[in-house]
Amino acid sequence: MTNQYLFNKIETKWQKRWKESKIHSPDLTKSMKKYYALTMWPYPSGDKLHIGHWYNYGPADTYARFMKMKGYNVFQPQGFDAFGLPAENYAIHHKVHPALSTEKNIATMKKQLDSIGAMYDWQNEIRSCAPEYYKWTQWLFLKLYDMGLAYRKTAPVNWCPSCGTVLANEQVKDGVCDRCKEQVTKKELTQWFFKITDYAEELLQNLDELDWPEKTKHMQQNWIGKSVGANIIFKIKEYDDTIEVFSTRSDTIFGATYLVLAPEHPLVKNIIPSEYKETVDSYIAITKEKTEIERMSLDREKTGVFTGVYAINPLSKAEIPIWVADYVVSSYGTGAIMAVPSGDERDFEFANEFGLPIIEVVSPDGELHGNDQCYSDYGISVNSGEYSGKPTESVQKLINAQLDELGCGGAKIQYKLHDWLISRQRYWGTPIPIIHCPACGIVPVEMNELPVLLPEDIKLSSTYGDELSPLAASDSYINVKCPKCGGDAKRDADTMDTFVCSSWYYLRYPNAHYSEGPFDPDRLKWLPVDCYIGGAEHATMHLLYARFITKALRDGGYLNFDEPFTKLYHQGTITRDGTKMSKSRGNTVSPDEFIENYGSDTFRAYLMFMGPFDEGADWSDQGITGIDRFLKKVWRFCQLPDSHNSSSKKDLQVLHHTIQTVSSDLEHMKFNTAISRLMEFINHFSNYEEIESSFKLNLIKMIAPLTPHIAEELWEINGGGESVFLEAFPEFDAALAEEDTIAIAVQVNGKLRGNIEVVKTLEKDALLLEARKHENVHHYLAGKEIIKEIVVPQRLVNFVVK
RNA sequence: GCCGGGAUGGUGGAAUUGGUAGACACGCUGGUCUUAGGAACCAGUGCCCUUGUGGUGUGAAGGUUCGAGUCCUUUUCCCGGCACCA
Repeated sequence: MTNQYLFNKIETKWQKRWKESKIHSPDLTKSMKKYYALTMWPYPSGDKLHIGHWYNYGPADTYARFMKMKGYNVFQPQGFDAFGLPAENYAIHHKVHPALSTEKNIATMKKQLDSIGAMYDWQNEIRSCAPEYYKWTQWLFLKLYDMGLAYRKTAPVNWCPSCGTVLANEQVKDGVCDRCKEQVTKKELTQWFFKITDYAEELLQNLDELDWPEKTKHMQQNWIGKSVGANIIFKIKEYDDTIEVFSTRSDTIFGATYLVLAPEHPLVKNIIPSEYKETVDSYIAITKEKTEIERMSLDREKTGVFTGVYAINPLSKAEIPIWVADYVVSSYGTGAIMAVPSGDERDFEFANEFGLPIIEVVSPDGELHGNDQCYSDYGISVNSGEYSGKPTESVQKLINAQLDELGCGGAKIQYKLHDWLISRQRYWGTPIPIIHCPACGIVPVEMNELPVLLPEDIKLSSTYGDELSPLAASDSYINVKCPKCGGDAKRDADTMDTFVCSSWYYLRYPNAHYSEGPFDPDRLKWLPVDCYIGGAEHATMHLLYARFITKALRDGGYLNFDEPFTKLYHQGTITRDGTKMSKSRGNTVSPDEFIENYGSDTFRAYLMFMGPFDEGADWSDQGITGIDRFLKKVWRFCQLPDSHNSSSKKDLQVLHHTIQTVSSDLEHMKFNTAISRLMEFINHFSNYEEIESSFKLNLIKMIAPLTPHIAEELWEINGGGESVFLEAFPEFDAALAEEDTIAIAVQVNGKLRGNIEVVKTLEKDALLLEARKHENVHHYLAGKEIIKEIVVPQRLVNFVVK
């Protein structure tokens, strides 16, 4: 054999050819049989491509290439989520301007992305930090502002001291910053929000129709957190103020024996009588010092103090004490509850702790059971005035109606979802296109003035750590004339959360350099994205934001579809020794070393072979030799001299069966088993010295999506055309794929006692006869009475004997 | 605490959805070729034993069935998400 598999030479050769021939740039003016395959864009923070990138992009490309060979017009773009904190921190650390370090990092990353051998259409590359892109992110902001979906409010927000910026709810996990793991504190700030809550119901409803992992849908469902109940307004005795609470169990209102306000509730400041002030203030001071973690820990005892004030139950007119306790959180509902100790475990515990009254209002059977236990299910109302004796579900409806009539509340739906806080007190992001004028207030920048460019004269890191944004320090940037009155005004000093950049980027790819608008209306026929692949960690962030922005733009008249990503897939995680790879653990695996030794085809195929794509697998250094051997066998097989004898029936059967299983596996992204099937194929022919040419060509087409470089080279060597990716994926012939004879298992009492080889068409009776003839089976049947004979066509025979 | 997902050889993982458990690989053992091999090829490899087409075996214990990795009940552990959500 003269011809050796020199992966290095082959891979550079084909990467160059693909680039030159622009084979990966489809004609986007035509959308017949379009297939928009997208992966989540990478974040050029300064690291090399790590194994996680490869595990996302390699298999995703295999799928895209498979779809192309299935006859689709595939568009697979790539770009860079280049704005953001890590990029800015990287720049500060290396003492360069983020624009420069980002550009350098992107250049490195692009080279590495090329080594994957993916069919990226670099003609339509996007960088979120490019003015030609962020101009339209600003456009998006202004459109949302026009639609009343972007607004400013003062609220206690999450502040990360280490990042020096506020964070959205979604970016705080267990009380710490999702990025840097620093404790997040609360700050009262005036910030921009996007009104995602307007879409809570639709975001929830549409989940049903999406071809997404159930897990992800569940997470979004929980995050949106819909609960159906009622709001109830309590008057405060001797005050004009009222307290509004939300309850899912308004039917238990007669059992409300006290109200609880969260320590952060605004009324706490106003209504406390002087003799109670000291106690309440010191309690609030203590709770403030507790961290989120401490407040969330479950086993801790309930604490609280009485305010000295009473509220009046709108239905029973009972006077009930108002307490302050930190088991009520300010961020949900109204930050206040009516406590019904007989029907809620938490209230029950609190009432017992502080000797508050308990009134039984729900009974499972209509009888009274006393107050020494809590019953939280539905049942029959008791001790509830005119409602007593009725089923609680109907009581709830009646009470909601009555509350409404009395002007004291009524039926209400409450969501956990909060509006999206998008202001960031950092430099490296899209400037918010708003001017604050002392005379005119908030004035949006005119559309034709966009983009509002990021200033370059910035002293980075100088102002970080307090709430003043770096942009505020740039005089040339911050000081402007008001577009309305011409007077002195200031620009908004904040930039937008990077998730705003990624909430719409998929709309721009089909015409990435379009200058007339954010997206070419004509190219929208490429939308929505047919298949989106990326990490599951974005379930309640990016993936929720993108859905919201799509719906908002639809309502603005810019889009005619409801959902951005028709089908979603998450790659799993590659672990090392059972744990996540991380630099701090020192258990990372660098792809480069393996690509150098084995080539990128081998590397990406190995990643796919390790385990199911959505589950990931544990990395092993030596496992890759299996793929290495396989590709060498493929290479050798494709160098075999052509045979001119017609192939055996068995060979044809193996070929067609392989086509059948590999097609179906690739279709379902079961890359690991697809590779196994191809290994079986190659093993079948391991000792052949010549082979009919069509076998080679079919094999090459089948491995092409998985290992594109070697496939192209072998295709060329075997006299194929310009590129194997212009070919169709092989079709199988069902008749040829089946074997004539099959092995039937013969069991006696469910235990395997033999195998028989029979023709497929054999009738049941003949089959039983054959089975009985089997020597070992015969032995087990001897002297026994056959009670039952079970025949599973083409599988097994089971004799039940006594 | 609640909601998801999972547990199969020494290792990664297969299993037509109730029908021969362990495909395909890695590793290991033995062999062939070789000056050599971290190359290639061949054979073997769940466990146990009395080596028989013997017993046993899919986290554990029960159950349904002719037949269970797959269905049901109980239970242990692991991973992900949410968490005093009223």
